[in-house]
Amino acid sequence: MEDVTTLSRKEREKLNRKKDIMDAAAVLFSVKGFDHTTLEEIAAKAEFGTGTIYNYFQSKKEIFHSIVESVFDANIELLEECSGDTGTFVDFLKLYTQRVFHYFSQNKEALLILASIYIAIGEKANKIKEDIIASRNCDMNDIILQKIKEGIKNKEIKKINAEYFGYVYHSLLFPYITNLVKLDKLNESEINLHVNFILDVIFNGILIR
Amino acid sequence: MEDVTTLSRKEREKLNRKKDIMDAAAVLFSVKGFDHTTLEEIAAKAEFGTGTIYNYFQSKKEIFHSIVESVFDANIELLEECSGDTGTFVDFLKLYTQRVFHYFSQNKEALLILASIYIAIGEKANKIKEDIIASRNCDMNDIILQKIKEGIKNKEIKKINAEYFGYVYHSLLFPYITNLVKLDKLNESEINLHVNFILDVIFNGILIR
DNA sequence: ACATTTAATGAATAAATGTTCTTAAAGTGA
DNA sequence: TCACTTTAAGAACATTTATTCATTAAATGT
Repeated sequence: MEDVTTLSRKEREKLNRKKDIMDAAAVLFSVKGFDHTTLEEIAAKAEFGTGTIYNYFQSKKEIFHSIVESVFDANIELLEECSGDTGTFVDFLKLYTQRVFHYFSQNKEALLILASIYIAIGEKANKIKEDIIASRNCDMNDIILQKIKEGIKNKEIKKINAEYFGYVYHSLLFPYITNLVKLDKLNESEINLHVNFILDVIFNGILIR
Repeated sequence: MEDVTTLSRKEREKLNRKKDIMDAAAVLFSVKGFDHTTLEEIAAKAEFGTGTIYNYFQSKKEIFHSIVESVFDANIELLEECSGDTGTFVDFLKLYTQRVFHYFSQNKEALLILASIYIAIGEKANKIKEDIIASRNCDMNDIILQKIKEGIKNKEIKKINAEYFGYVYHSLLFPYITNLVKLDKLNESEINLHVNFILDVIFNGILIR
C-alpha cells in the first residue's frame, strides 16, 4: 500500500474501504477459492452494494491480485527480517521456520491463498504468480538459496545441491502447514512441537546410527 | 473399472468410449483445472458431440470424480505393491519413493489432478477427497503410518512421532514432484538424483557432525 | 426388408455471474 | 440554500456454459 501520511482524510477513508473489501474478499477466496467466490458475496461481506465494488477495483481479478501481492510482500518481509541476522544457517532456518508457523497460524487466509497460487493449475494462476515475482525484483527462493550456500561454505551443512534443498524445504514447509490448517490442528501451543520435529528431520535425519 | 472379461462386445465398446472421454477430460482438467474446462472442449477432444457425453456420464462432476477415483486407485495399488515386501523400512521407503517418481513422470495428468485435489480449497474439493477415501476402506496414509511404526519397533529409525513424519513425507514428496513437473524438469534421467537427494535428507539430515 | 432399440447430435434452455449504467443519496464548499 | 462532486445501489445487460431434448442416423435381430 501507499504511504498514508500525506493523504487527506477522504483519501485515507477511500484506502480504508479498499482494505475492507480486500479483507472480506480474502476470507471468501481462502475458503471457497477464486472461482467460487462471487462479487455479490464479496460486496455483501464488505457491506456494500455489488456495483460499489467497482468504484474501488477494476475487476474481480484485480481484487485477488491485490490480495496476493500483499501476502507475498508480507512473506518477503518476514524472510528479510530473518535473514538479516548474521548468525549461523541453523539459527536462520530455526528462526524462519518458527516465524512462518506463527505468522500463518494467525493469518490462515494468507496461507490458503498462497497455497492456492503455488499449487494451482492453469495458465491464469501461473501468470499471477509470475507477474508478482517479476514485479518485485526479489524471489523468496533466491534469498533462501543464498543462505544455504553460505551454510555450505561455512561447513555447517554438507555439500548438498542447494537448489534441490530449496525445493525440499519449501515443498515441505508450506504444504505441511497448509495441511495442519485444513485439519484445524494448528494451535499456537503445538507449533513448537511441529517446528522442532521438522527441523530435527531436516538437520539430523530419522535413521538410528 | 469393472471386470471386462464377461462383457459383450457392445458393453466393452461402451466402456472404451467412457475411457476415451475420461482420458480426454483428464488432460484438460490437469492443464486448465476443473472449472475452466468446458464440456464442449471435452467432447471435442474425445471426438463426440456435446450431448453425447451425457450418454456416458451424468454430469461434468461425475467425469471428474471417476478420474480422481482411478488415480487414487492406481496410487493405492502402487503403495500396496511396495508395502508387500517384508524388507526393512528403509528399503520400503526407497522403493516407494522411486516408484512414485517414475509413475508420475509418466502420468503427469494424474499427478496434477491429485495435487489439485489435495491442495485445493473449497468444500467441494474436500468433499470429493473425503468421499473417495471413505468409499475405499483404505487410506494411503494409514499404510505408510503402519510402515513407520514397524520401522520404529525394529529399531531402524528413531522414536519419532509417526503421524508427524507421515505429514512430513507426503507434504514433501507430492509437492516436490509437482513442482518439478510444472517447471518441466522431471526427466527420467534425473529421477534418481532427486530420489537419492530426498532420501538422504530424510535418512541422514543435512548437518555435518 | 422391417421394426425396434441404441447412440449421436447440436440447437435450445436456464442458471449463474462479472460488469455496466442509470439513478439517487450524501457530502462539500460558498 | 444551492451548485457540484463523490459515493452507493441494485437493476439491467451480456456472456458463458452445464444440461436437456427433439431429431436423425446407425445398429441389431427377426
